[in-house]
Amino acid sequence: MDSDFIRFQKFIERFQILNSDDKEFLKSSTKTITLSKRTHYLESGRVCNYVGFILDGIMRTYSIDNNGDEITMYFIKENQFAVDIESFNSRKISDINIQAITDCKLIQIDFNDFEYLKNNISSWGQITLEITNYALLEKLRNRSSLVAEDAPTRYEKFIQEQPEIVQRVPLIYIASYLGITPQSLSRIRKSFLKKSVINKAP
Amino acid sequence: MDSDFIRFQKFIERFQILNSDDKEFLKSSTKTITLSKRTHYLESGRVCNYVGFILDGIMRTYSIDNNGDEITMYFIKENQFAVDIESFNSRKISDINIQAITDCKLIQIDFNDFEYLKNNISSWGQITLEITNYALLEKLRNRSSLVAEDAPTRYEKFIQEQPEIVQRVPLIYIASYLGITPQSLSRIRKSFLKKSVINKAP
DNA sequence: GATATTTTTTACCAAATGTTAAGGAAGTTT
DNA sequence: AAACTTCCTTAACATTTGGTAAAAAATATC
Repeated sequence: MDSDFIRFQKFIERFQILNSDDKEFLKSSTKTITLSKRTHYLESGRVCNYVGFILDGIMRTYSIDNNGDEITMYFIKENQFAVDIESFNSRKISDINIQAITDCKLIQIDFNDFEYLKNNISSWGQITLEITNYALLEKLRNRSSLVAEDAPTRYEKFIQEQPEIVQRVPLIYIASYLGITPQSLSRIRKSFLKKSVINKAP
Repeated sequence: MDSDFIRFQKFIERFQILNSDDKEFLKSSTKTITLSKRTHYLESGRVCNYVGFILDGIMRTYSIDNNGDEITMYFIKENQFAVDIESFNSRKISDINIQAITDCKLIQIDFNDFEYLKNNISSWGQITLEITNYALLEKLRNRSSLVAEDAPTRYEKFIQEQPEIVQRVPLIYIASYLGITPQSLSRIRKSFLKKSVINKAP
């Protein structure tokens, strides 16, 4: 659909204005795809060949630790990118997984088209660098503040910083992001509930 | 000293070649400074007005949590940058602190000179973006892998990923980075010692 | 609508980590 | 050299979190 591309274009233009030829060209290089809940967009062990711009839905990136447990690294949602930048740029196999948590709609550019864009849109390199930067800063900001707190504080901060995610994502993934078991998170939520009941009492 | 600048220049040229005018210009915009152990390079509540390139020494960035405790976000060492990018770019006050852990020597550019460089070296924007990107990816990679593990595993991974830091930084800062108390870290180190003794027995 | 599947909650016990307190080693300053 | 910081370790006890198991609740699938 045309409006899909327009949303993507608007995002891009926050960083740099493209001329109409560039826009046409960019448009012809993208396609819209859908992913249903719980399916994978990227699996570790493969090279990341696509950049996906999320139009609708929430995804997560996760890796597998030495015990075989999944570790959710971060959540991505509308107007963010689904890609393993390091694998995409270096052409090496990825060690992360990207999975749709809800049904998702993405705009996608594959690696070859992306190279073509680099060579044919003079500001493309600059645009993508700025976008990458922006995304990395966002992720780092969210992450660093979490490590050293205890679990209830991590959860509280997460609610403040990413309230939308809490509403839209199953708790098991949030627990995995916070580095605790779903059982622990359930316990923490229960104790929060009690507190808020006490606070709201007359 | 001249060799100070040359080390900085070599780092820069990994990203983009500068012509000799640009180099001269860059050189005239930098100065070398020293910081003694435990002094602050940036304090929260102030705008970050400098970019420092570390020639010698190790620094850390930390923030203060709601309990008033320090949380070490990451360590930076030789060939890395001491700067709060967000504050430097946006000119807003910073909420992080940057502190020398060992005695440090830095090459420094102030904000005005940096703007001047942007306007007078055509590739400067590109260079700084690439450097920022590189640094952010490194930090994010180190961080995400730590959150969900238990403390002994976090310490083990830290030793593998940043062995130099372990040698050169007091344990209290490492504990703060790993999100545990110095007492816990001491306990963990002790149990590691026992293990390695057992493993090395005939 | 009945049946799977996924997600959330509860409970009990074990293990890990924090808290508090204190002492000693190593390095700095006076 | 003495006094002062800073850093590291140890210990006892309290608290938090994990592991295991199971059931209830919510969703998805047929």
